[in-house]
Amino acid sequence: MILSRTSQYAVQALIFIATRPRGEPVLNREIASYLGVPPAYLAKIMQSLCKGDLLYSYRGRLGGFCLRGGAEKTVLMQILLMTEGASFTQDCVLGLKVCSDATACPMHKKWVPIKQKIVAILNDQTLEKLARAVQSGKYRLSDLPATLLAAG
Amino acid sequence: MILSRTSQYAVQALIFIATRPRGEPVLNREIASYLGVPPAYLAKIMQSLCKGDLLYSYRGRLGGFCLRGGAEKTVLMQILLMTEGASFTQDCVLGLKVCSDATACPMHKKWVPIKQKIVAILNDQTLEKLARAVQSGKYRLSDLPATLLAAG
DNA sequence: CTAATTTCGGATAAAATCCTCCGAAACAAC
DNA sequence: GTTGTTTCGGAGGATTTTATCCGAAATTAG
Repeated sequence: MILSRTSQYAVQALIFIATRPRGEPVLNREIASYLGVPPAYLAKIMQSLCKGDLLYSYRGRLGGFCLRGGAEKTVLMQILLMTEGASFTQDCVLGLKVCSDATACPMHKKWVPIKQKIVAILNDQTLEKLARAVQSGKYRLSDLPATLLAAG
Repeated sequence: MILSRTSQYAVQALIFIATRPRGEPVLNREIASYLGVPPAYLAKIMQSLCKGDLLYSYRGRLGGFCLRGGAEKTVLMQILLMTEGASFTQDCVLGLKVCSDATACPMHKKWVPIKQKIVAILNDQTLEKLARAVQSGKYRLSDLPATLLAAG
């Protein structure tokens, strides 16, 4: 629920890159294989993240993708606004085109605090933070068992 | 976000029926026109709600749809489990196939309380409650301006 | 320069979701 | 019975999302 596959891949990939030494380009192929996601599709998403100024890309040998300067401070919300569209977290739960405090659906009042919590958390989680959590070994980015990851 | 169109239509339709006098069948056509949703598509959704034992259906003249006995006490969660699937509210935010306290994605810990809030609210909102909110005039189910609704 | 590697960009395919159409069955009124 | 209305069920179309493919451009190494 909540996030499209595209968004999930984007966030996963960015966190993964953030776990790697800064300035060393990471191959799309490597990211895709680590995360267990379709490489050709991920490549498209990486492209859009470049256009969104979150990544640098380099072609040819020694090519790959790097976090843009300061991008470790990027917060999940920024990424999702890019991948989900600007109205993310602004849409009515029941699908009404207009649903504000003034003219609301019957769920509005109950839903607003939840939305706020979600936005708050998405604005609090930086790539840096999330990458550290993964590096600590307490949290995972991938579904693959460790044995396959080592081989991959 | 969060809810598919199908779910939104289903919830809207059920709330609408709950605002009408109990036992008087409501026409699919009437619901669709009130909500401003595609009638043929809504008809399919109504069918599945019948199979899900939330509605009775009657064919022919004087036909239409009625809430099944006790269905006013139906809570949003029940409806959404039907329309979104059983794993609704159980999926990992980042899309991992397995993400539990034991083996979690880096968002897991932050996300769990939100999930719980969502589940709590969805389990608290009955059709009866929501229908009353609409009947009070303080909340709306439809996007159409009142003038069109009167004419419709 | 040539060869190898990698992203870029556009076209296309596959799958899921959203939506429509139509004949048949059920039912009410006459 | 006949007619008109409504849901039912199956088939199919349209759109969006997800995913693949391929040639071209950029870059590095020899």
